[in-house]
Amino acid sequence: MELITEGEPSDFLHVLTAGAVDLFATWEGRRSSLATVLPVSTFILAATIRDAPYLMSAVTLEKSRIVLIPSQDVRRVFGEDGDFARAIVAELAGCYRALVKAQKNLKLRSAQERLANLLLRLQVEAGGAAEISLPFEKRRLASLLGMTAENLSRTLRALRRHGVAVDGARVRITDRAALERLARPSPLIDDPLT
Amino acid sequence: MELITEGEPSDFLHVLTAGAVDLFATWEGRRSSLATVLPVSTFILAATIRDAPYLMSAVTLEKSRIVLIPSQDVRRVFGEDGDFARAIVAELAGCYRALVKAQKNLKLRSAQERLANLLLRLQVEAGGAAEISLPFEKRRLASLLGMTAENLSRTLRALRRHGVAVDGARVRITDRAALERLARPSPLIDDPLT
DNA sequence: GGCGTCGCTTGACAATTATCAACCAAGCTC
DNA sequence: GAGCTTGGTTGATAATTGTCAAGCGACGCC
Repeated sequence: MELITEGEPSDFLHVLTAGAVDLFATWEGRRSSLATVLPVSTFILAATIRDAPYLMSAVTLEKSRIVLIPSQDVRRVFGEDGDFARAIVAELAGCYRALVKAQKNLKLRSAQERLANLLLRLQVEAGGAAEISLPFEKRRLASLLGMTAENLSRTLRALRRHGVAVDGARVRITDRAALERLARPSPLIDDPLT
Repeated sequence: MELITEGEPSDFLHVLTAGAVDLFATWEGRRSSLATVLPVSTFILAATIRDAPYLMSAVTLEKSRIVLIPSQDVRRVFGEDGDFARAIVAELAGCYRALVKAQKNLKLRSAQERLANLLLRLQVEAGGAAEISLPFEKRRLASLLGMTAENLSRTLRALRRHGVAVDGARVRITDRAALERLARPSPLIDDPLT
């Protein structure tokens, strides 16, 4: 379900309380996913604050519950309530840092390295289980990683030489050390998916 | 001159009042410029707010004047002064939006398209003059655009077929319509350089 | 069951981009 | 002026990534 479309004025701050949302952007017929929003989290906070048009579009990925707060109210309460202001600015700074990491990931690493690092992170998130399952549709995953679905498919197979066994959406990390040798994860780039 | 290095704790908010600063990141021997800071502007604001390590390094590009404000003070005054808080959050939201645009630029466009759009923007910034000069070293420009210096050099020549004449750092846009046909600029992606 | 649709994979191929080495021109230093 | 250094360009080549088309298997629907 389409929630917002890039270019529209930002009338409401959105808060996701249940479900999942894909943030994406388009240009000249191309489309790229920029982030996945999971509860509880706001989105398009920056547009709300600056009273500027949305830069991204948003669709729900599943049945979701979303709270809409009029942007004017957000800006008004920001001036009245110091704790609210602090919460807003902390959230925004966190989003900013996540984006810087994404930018570094994209500009400094190859597609294979990005994928390898994602798998390592997924494993951490899964509590270290050897077998994990990809959290979303591969097409979307590819877009988030900045590659095509075909390239993801091939790259996933190529990681077999680096301690990864793939079967559909199920992935087994058979040799974490080998994968880390390829991925070279860094806390200054790799982010919790949140 | 090296101002900050990624990974270090963020003790000071930096404010550039004169000169120019390059923000870049490194990983495994690779290096990529993420932004150029021009006066008057803050940098590493998000790290200051979250009291988290720097994600980027910063070097001066020329003789510069930089004001350092202890991060604790920034966080304290944020709670005491509503106008200050509003200014901070507006600045941060602006940086965030600039970064989203950069991300879209990188993920949705080819190197040639990114370069073409940059030239168009430079011309606007130069008040529409037919002849403009590239604002920084080509090597850094290439890095900002997410490509190698060699690729920039070749792509610049390739733009001759699209209304661009190049002579070293001087660029003449001879056919803006043709260049726009290739570049397809969009206010939802292309940003003032600030 | 038969038949679409959909997501994913694979193959063949092309475009894009990077790498490496050589070279050039300008600006310095001695 | 000779020799360095530096930033930029060019050529040859390779690696990476994308495109297009076909095929496969699972699923839902009639």
